[in-house]
Amino acid sequence: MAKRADVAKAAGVSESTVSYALTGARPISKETKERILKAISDLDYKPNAMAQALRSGNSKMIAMLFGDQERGISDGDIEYVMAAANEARGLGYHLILWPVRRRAIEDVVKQVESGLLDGVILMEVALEDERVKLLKKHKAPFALIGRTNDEIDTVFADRDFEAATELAINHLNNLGHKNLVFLSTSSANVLGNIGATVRSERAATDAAAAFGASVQVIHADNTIEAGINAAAEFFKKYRTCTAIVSLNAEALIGFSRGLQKVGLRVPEDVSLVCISTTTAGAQAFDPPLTTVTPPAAEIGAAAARELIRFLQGQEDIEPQKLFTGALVVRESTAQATSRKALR
Amino acid sequence: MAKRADVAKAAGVSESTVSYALTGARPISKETKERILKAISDLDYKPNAMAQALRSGNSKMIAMLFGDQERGISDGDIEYVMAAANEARGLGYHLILWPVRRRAIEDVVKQVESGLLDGVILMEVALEDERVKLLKKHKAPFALIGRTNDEIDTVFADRDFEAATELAINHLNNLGHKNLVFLSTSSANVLGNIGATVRSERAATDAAAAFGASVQVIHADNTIEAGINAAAEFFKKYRTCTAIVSLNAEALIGFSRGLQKVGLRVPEDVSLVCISTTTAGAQAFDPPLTTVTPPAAEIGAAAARELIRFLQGQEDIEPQKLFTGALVVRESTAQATSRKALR
DNA sequence: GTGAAAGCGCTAACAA
DNA sequence: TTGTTAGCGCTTTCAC
Repeated sequence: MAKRADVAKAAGVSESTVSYALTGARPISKETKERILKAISDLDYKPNAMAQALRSGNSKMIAMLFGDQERGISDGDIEYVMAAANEARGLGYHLILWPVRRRAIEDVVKQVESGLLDGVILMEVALEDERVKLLKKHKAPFALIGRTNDEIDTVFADRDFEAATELAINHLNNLGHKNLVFLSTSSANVLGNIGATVRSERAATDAAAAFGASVQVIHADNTIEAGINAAAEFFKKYRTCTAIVSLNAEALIGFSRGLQKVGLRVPEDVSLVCISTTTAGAQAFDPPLTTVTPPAAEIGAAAARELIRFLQGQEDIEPQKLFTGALVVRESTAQATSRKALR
Repeated sequence: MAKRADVAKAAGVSESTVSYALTGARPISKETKERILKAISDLDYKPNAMAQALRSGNSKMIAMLFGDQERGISDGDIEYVMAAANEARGLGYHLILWPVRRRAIEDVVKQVESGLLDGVILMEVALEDERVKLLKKHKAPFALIGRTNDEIDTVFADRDFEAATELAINHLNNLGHKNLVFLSTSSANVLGNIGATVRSERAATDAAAAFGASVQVIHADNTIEAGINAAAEFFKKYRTCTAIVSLNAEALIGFSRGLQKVGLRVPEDVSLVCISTTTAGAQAFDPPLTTVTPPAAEIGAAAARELIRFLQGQEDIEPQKLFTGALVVRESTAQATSRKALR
């Protein structure tokens, strides 16, 4: 590989002049610049990324952290990741995928200190998250997808759960549903309280109250099995409810199957809205699912962008961004009717 | 950050001795070593990754390439990626996610030449793939997930489509199905012929012939819409067929919906097997789908592992590996019956 | 068993 | 407008 010195010699200038011609950090005469550019293309010169990184102290690498054990990676995650990777590339950075158990966050701090990583993006953030505390303590730059309870001084991109939940409940309210069930994640979660669960649950209660409706909460793990059981619980305890808002997609698949078992039809007897599934998942649902789909790509991109801006010391960063996502009405919601009358 | 020189001073040895103590590349007396290790831990010393990369010429980074336009990223992809990332981490390497259009493969070659990347992993490989040719030409180390027609000298991990398809067809044969339809990807694909399509289609024909069964091929894009149309085509042209083997998951969802429209039930009237869907997708299907699920994690891990071994110049690499995946019988397949008799 | 020193390729402070 | 040079932190050859 040709290097700076080769280019300099070929162009008849000094090494530093080549550098300056490349960065534009100081004025270079037109002719000199042209000679340099010609030499570069003649020699097919490519700057050495590692030398630049060593010299500048910036690797231009950021890592996206994934718990590889506690919870499986879900379908929707790829959207966050790809969007972040894309955004990073566009800004001249590289996104490394880092599978790391929660306990092993020290490894990552170490890589930041060793100069391999300029910063990290964290997902699945708990309201009280040890990892965030450790990163702060070690002054490792980071951005969150999600947020902790303590939002001060933190760069994050998250969902506006209040707004998303309200969109769903407003839609149901317009269809005349007054007795709702919110299908939430099991709170006895290994991860501690993930913001999504806590915030959306609270938002559901608030939004319903605002519309003069009632909400019952059912907790279930995000599995088909748990969803089926949740439907049984629903049938036993909350028969008068006519609509479900679900935080989770897998559980809702089970729930729908459970409803079928007890002879309830969607949407004739029960309306279903999901606030966290991919568009593909919604379309594959039977019947196609009314959703407020998380704008995963926007969130992933924002996290990467704001982290990188922060790393570059830019002034105009918007460190804390919330995204709602749009209501898409498909076939799982319908006008509320009296179930008794129908059967 | 403490550096080598600081450690050396604290331990009262030379810088090189610290290096050798760390690598074990030459004998160090026990006492010296202990002093060095103590100094390292006292100073909380972390070797600088970029300096090591510059000096050694290896960045320990590999990139996984993703087309960001032509085809959406599908649910299953995350499994390949995570497995590769995990494997790479375990071997001391880092996996960068690289969204890149097919035409922009030069960018990647450039990054290899600039020392940023030690090698790359390619997905969605076409039988005649320009990218592979370019990488070979520039001597950029790579591994494929999938394979080209020309398998010589290439490191790849791929599916054994012949074996997978045979598992599916054998299962149907055991259930008495003799007239089959193979639901394949549309051959008029922008990407050129992806190996999966060509190989599995051919394998289906061969396997059926071996069992004395017949196979009709229907081509459809991997979308719900296309699947619905495919079901209409099926109903019109291939009514006597009693079982479907599908290459794609999304299309099969549509197909199943299309069957419902014309009054055909799964599995009573038609049996369904899919050879490429995730376990989650299979379980979410209604009825739960009999599958030969691709061992995505094994394939992703193998690609990363063999690439890294190749980079390390190891002798015992297994450059070409095929994985079948296991047949999992769920509820979408049943004994063949005469449909006429049932209706 | 240990040390000195050159140099990987680049950048930026200093000098002209 | 351009050149000289020190040095980022590490590895490894050569020397003792």
